[in-house]
Amino acid sequence: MIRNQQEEVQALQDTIYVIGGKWRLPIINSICNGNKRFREIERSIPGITTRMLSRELKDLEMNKLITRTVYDETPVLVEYESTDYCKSFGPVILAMIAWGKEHKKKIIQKS
Amino acid sequence: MIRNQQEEVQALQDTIYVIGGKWRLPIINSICNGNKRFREIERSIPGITTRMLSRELKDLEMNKLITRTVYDETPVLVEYESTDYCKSFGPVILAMIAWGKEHKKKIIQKS
DNA sequence: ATAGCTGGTATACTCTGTTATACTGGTTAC
DNA sequence: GTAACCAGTATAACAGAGTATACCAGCTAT
Repeated sequence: MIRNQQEEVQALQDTIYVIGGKWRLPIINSICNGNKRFREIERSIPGITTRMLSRELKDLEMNKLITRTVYDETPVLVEYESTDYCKSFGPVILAMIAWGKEHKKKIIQKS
Repeated sequence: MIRNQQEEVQALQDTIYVIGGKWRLPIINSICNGNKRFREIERSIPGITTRMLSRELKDLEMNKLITRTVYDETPVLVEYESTDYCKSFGPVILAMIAWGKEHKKKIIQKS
């Protein structure tokens, strides 16, 4: 029981460490939803700046959560895609989207 | 489809706004697990400082996610408890714990 | 030609979450 | 009496996440 709890706090903190911050999950979600192009992802996430997107994409690529492919066509074409590992965040993202929707319902009810 | 996606990004960002940061979810988790006392909660979360715990507890109380009850015994006794609203984070927390455990498995396999 | 798209980078700055350390006042235990 | 527990607060400082704004080269459509 006690041992179990310690293990779970650890797991929780590990997860927060990986997907922490304001933008990681929205970016992962966007790419998992099929957005591949830089500007496409940018437009799909309200409020994000090119700088933050650029930085986070690099980070996610380094951590093997997404792949970046440059097609040497003209004009040059860059595509981001999620790896299988990245897709393992699916349940987390879905749970958070579900919570956010319920939350909004409650806010609306009150007003 | 497109409308749906916009709604979901919004919901996701709303959720991140509420439970964002390094400590909120671990604290909520700890209290939901039955930890009631300040030092008890503190000890249950590796790395947290009294200052951060104090601040986050105040914040969570203001947002009606937890209740703070002072029992005027001697010595004074303070108990934190989660509200029903707080418990609605259950699925999110469970999903994140599950991810963290899987993640650790993979790390161990590789080494 | 000029406005707009693509995929970004550069610079500078803010802000606040987070850490570190110390301290308080009361109670209990040895 | 002194050490340790409780429930925190005070002060200072830092690091880096995040913002704002401008800019670049290359291409396209009008």
